[in-house]
Amino acid sequence: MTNSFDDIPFFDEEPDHAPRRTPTTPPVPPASQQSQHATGGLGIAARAMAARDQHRAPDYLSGLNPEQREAVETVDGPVLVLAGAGTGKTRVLTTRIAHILATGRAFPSQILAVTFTNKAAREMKERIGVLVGGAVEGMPWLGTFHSIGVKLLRRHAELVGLRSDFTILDTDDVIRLIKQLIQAEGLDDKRWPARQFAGMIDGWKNKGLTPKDIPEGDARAFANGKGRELYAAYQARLKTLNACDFGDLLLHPIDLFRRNPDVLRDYHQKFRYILVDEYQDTNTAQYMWLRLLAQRPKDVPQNVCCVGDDDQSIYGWRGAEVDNILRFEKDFPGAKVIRLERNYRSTEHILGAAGHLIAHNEGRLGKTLFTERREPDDEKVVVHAAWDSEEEARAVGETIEQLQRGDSTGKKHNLNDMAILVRASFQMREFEDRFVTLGLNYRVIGGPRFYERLEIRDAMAYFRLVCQPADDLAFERIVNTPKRGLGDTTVRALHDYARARDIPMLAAAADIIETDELKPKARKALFDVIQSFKRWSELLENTPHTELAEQILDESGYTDMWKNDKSAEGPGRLENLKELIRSMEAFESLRGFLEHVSLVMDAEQNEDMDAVSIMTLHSAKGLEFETVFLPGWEEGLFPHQRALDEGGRSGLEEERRLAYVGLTRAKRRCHIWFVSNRRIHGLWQSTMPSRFLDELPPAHVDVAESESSYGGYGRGGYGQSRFDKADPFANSYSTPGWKRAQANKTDATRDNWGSRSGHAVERIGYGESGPRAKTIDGELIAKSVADTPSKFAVGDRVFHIKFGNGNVVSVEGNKLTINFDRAGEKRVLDGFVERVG
DNA sequence: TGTTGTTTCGTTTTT
DNA sequence: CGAAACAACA
Repeated sequence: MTNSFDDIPFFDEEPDHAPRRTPTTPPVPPASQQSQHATGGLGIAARAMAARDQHRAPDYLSGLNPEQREAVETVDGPVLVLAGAGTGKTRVLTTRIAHILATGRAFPSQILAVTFTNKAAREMKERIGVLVGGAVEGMPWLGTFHSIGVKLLRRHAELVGLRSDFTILDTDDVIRLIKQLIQAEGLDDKRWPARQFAGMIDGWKNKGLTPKDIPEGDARAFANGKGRELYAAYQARLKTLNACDFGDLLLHPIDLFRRNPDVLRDYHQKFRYILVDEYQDTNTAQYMWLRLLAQRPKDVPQNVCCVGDDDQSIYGWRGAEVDNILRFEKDFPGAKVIRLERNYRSTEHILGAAGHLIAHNEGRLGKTLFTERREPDDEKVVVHAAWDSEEEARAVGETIEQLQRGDSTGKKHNLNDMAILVRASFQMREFEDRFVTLGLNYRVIGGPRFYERLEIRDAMAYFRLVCQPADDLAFERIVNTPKRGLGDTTVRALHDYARARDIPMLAAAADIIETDELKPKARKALFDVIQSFKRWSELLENTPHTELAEQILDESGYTDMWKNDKSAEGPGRLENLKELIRSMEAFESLRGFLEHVSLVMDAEQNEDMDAVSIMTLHSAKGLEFETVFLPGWEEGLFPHQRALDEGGRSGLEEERRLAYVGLTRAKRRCHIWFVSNRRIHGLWQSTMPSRFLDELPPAHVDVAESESSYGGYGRGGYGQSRFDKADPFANSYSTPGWKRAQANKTDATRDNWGSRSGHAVERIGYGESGPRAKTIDGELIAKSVADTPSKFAVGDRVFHIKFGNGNVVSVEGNKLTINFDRAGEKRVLDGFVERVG
């Protein structure tokens, strides 16, 4: 992907009419872009059209099922493809593009195809390449919302008040910038954290709101009512910096289209076909962007195809609007809706479990996945109980080792085929610990990413400043890295001077060293920095960029800084810097590389090792594994308490969709776990099995016999579910769990389940307000006595419902340390214990 | 300026 | 409880 902006011609890539159905001279991409693929040197469209010219049905259509084929061939008019998990969504999308090209309906550059992640875009390019034989250099408008936004803005920057070489800021830059603004405003940056405000701005931008549009309440909620002013000041600052944040990459194009109907009209003509992947994840801004492009005047066809699955919408918390997909038919009257329900991934049991679970959600478009694959050894979904998370990890580790050695049929399983999907990342640690002691290979997906590392960001700041001397944020980042004696006071002086004159800081520095403003030492140091940058920017045009990059890092003393670093990280960081330089080789210029990095903040994982994957449920979306482990299915963790508190009913439904996503990742085997005790924020808490367990269909689920220490103690009449019994499904509909579910239903109609006014769900153990009954789903479970004197004293003999009998060792408010006869010393809430004897 | 103590906070994450 | 971010200090 070479996205350097200076080589993008404006509307001159192809004639602005559709290609003729029987072209005499097929368009051929420039020689430099032709692939080395065996199929030879013809362009994609040419190859695709060649395929069409043969009189049988084209190869790419064979092997599609009827629904898929319909989704591929219905190219004219608006289409919504509801593609369930594992139904061949990507295949439809890519084949559809191949079909459009093959039938000569459009040139590659006349197709707008939008994805959410770079990974998805990459995969689509590859797969289209396979279909039409060769790399897809000819599809310039296949990419993420953001990368396409950048492309639009580079072309039309001046129409939204930017220069076309604008910088894209990452979250780190944004936070530092906001912090400066908050301080400049004379506000306390402890009371008003920049991070939080950055989050608010992000939220507003997701909704397409500019400073004048934000609700009064929001504006007042931050910085003593200065929220709106601060937001406006931030935007103004971005403008003077000639910079965009991620949100702007969506908002500016919207602004551009609204204010320049002629430009919009050009794009209407240009994009003959529009495709959108993961439509359920679009936020309001993306939706507005898309509508501007897709809703055409009557005389231009609306060939828009959105693909998504409302049941897999799990990003509501970051602004995604499921409504967008639910509303498609209204937005595009006459839209054809095609359902893909034939699943090629999972066993009947897994689909049955997932389908039954998700059926508990309301407001779905409604799909039922089915499979024709049925094998005698298909395993049901298995639910396991464990005493605590340590045992959970131990048991999962054992199961993995068993599979590795060979399952009941003697088949040996690869670790690569197994994944542990957790709700929250803190759960990962226990598994990592366990796997380390077992010597089991694992890989964590989704941790801190390559380009987010300190040394990479520093290096990038150097490169940015060389390419873009006005990049003040980059300047401030590295001016004193490595240490040059240019501390706060110097930087502050530079900053003030630059702001007063409205010039970049690097220029300000050049001015200021001519004066006696600074102490000689600082002046000398600054002089050296300026000289260096001057030198580097002169080399920019004629030196190979990897060479220049190395030179910059060496001459600035940055590599030496890490060589002299005595901490354990030093060598690793140097290695990362080398890796950074290596990855630059694939690009034509430093500029091109910077553009890539600002948008594509991911790096590939090493796939060659056989290892169990550990990741969150969110990052598992789109993946599949032979065997999936789903630990932590407990109330409060999954569904997460906070989702319930803040999202109410819809929050619960999103959690349920997350469970659905988890289940549908599994191809053959799915093991769910819950524990009865979990340490949360250092405190032991008794936990209840997740309500989602009660929502699984008995017919497709087995409950594992208590395999170890679980189950010794009774559950004391509350917190029960059918999973407490050896045979929980014996009479499913009279168990406490089911009754509780019934109770919920009546609750739900009564208080609308979690409106802000308060509902029956509260967190245990955070009682700051007075003593009151803490309940989950209306059942009494504990009393918090945070600010009443504890009724326990050191030495008391007490009984805990999970840990049994013990002696109180110490008392701190409502927290007790108890030495249990069996479980040893634990910290517990006093609501869970009672005095005995 | 590097070290040490103190405070705060605790879900999910892409661009 | 434990990590991370920050403030105070030598």
